[in-house]
Amino acid sequence: MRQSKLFTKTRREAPADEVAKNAQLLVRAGYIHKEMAGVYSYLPLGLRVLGKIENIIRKEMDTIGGQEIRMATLHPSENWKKTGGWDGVDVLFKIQSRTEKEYALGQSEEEIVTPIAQEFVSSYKDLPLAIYQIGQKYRDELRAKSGIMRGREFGMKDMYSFHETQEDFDRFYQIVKEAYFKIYTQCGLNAKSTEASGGNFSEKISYEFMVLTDAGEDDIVYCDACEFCANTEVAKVKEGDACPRCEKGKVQAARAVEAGNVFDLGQKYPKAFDFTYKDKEGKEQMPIVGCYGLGTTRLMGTVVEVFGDEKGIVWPESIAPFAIHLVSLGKDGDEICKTADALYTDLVKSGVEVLYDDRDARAGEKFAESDLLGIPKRIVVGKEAVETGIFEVVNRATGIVTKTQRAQLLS
RNA sequence: CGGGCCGGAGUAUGCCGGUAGUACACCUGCUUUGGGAGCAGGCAGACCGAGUUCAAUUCUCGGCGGCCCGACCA
Repeated sequence: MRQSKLFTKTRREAPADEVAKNAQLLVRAGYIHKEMAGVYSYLPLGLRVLGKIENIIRKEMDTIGGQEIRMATLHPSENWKKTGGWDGVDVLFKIQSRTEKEYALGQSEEEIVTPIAQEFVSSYKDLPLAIYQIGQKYRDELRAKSGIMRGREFGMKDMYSFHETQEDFDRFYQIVKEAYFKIYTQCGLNAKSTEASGGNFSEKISYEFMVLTDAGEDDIVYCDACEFCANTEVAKVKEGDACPRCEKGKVQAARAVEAGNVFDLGQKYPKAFDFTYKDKEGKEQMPIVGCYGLGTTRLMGTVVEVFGDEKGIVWPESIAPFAIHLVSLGKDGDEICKTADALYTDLVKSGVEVLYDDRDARAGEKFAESDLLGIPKRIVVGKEAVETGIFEVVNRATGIVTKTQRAQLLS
């Protein structure tokens, strides 16, 4: 896309009402627009990143057999009253119509997905089943904070699985866990899975996926030798202790962002909706239900927090809004412009996602903006490129410049 | 929800009980063109309400909004 047509602009200064690095950089670069505390709109560049993240998640969920649907976010209050969530979930947004009919805004979708599964599942042959969606969530947080890390409206992938037995849920949980790690890895993040309390949501243990960063709001301990990792809420060891699992490693402490979670919901929801199926003996049984959350917008914020530097955002290639930032230093249709135009056309033909800075602006301004936007590779078209056919390619993360022949850029 | 700080051009800020200043952005013109250019001209602003005062953007109170700490967190 031509940057001259991109309606968003970058800002030189960080907004005064944002302290969080993710919000400062994303707002400055024009990826998001703040509507109010904890609520942001996603602009063209931001939406492209979010879409990339969603597609990575979608592919992994599809691979493990998840079936994507789109559930309503405006929920009938009756469903929430059936499960006790209407009065029991404090973050639930409740709204009222003109005729005083009550609704809830989806903060999680068990109340919706359970009746949907119930409509179609009547036999053990229909299980196991995993249903997911990617969409908006609404939570009445007492305090929204940290930019897009903790909002009142945010994007989330939520999957729900239905099983005949606890063993089958445990089996599937391991599969989801592997898929989650693949997702984080593709986004360039190192995640650990922990055991944490299930809050008031579930009596059973839950699992959290944590990405280590000082921007996080959770404290965790982990072993430097094995996979042991736990939230300090439930951990019985402290930093410096011997690892309780392998007894060889030492326990480390760190701040982390919760980048996903899993809850073993047992039969709470099937009980609330009287959801049964027939087993092999023809007996009525209730399925075991698991839910798996993964915040898409929070993941985007986490990446900005982890990789962003003093110049701006640094996207991993996998979720960058564009693969290449083509920066022309020409003006008014001169030779540099013609060279850049031709390269842009050929790159697009080759299927490369290019943001083409075709604006008539000074080099310094263009480079500063390019750094802020964080696109992984920048191709600079200046006099040298016109005269020699050799282009300067700058790696945003490392700053390393490589001189590249035109033909190689297209391969 | 408890505590703290804050609220002014599009953005970011300085000063101030009396004419609201600056930078950037934006518009016009000229110059400039490899790290957020220069000159000249122009457009554009005090969250809402009450109180104190001759006079309030400034002080006081309330509301609304924002951020931070804490609590909370499917």
